[in-house]
Amino acid sequence: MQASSRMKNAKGKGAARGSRESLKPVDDRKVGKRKAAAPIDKSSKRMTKKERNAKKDPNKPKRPPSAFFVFLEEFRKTFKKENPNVTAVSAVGKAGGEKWKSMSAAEKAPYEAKAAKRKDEYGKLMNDYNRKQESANDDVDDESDKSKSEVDDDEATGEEVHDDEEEEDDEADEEDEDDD
DNA sequence: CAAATGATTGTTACA
DNA sequence: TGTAACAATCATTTG
Repeated sequence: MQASSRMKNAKGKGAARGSRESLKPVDDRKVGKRKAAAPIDKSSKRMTKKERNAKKDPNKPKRPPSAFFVFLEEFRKTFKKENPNVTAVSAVGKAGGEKWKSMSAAEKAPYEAKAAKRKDEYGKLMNDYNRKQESANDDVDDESDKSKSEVDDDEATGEEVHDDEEEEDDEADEEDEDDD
């Protein structure tokens, strides 16, 4: 029964997603195995994480967590706290997903707000990351006018200290329609 | 010993 | 437009 955990999940899940697949055909791709299901070409960088490992990009910013992930982070603690016996990532994932759908838009609002913020920072990181890539190009053939492309190193370079954003409970500008 | 997997949904980037 | 892949987490698993 060594393969009990993995194998059963792989199969069982396939059918579980059925509900969503109705809404969107995309869901048909079974999240369980989203790895190189149909590698168009090796040229495509989008491979599995390990494959990506070959190309270590320490500067490459990771994708910002979606609202669901933000909620999950908190949910994980709670879930584990009430279920100290359960520590499987899949357990929290399922439970979190279920609850997530159970939540109202208003409740997801704060999470989405945070996710939006993450996205904003992600954009900045990308700006910085792009610049690095340019620098990484040491064997440049012609960088003469290219240097002009460099933006003024104001604050976008890195340390941008804008701690004035104090949105915590202030995001309650959402129209409160009585949920049930 | 170390890397990978599994599961959730959302988001992102490319063809 | 659509699809494929990845984002965190961490016990369990495989090599």
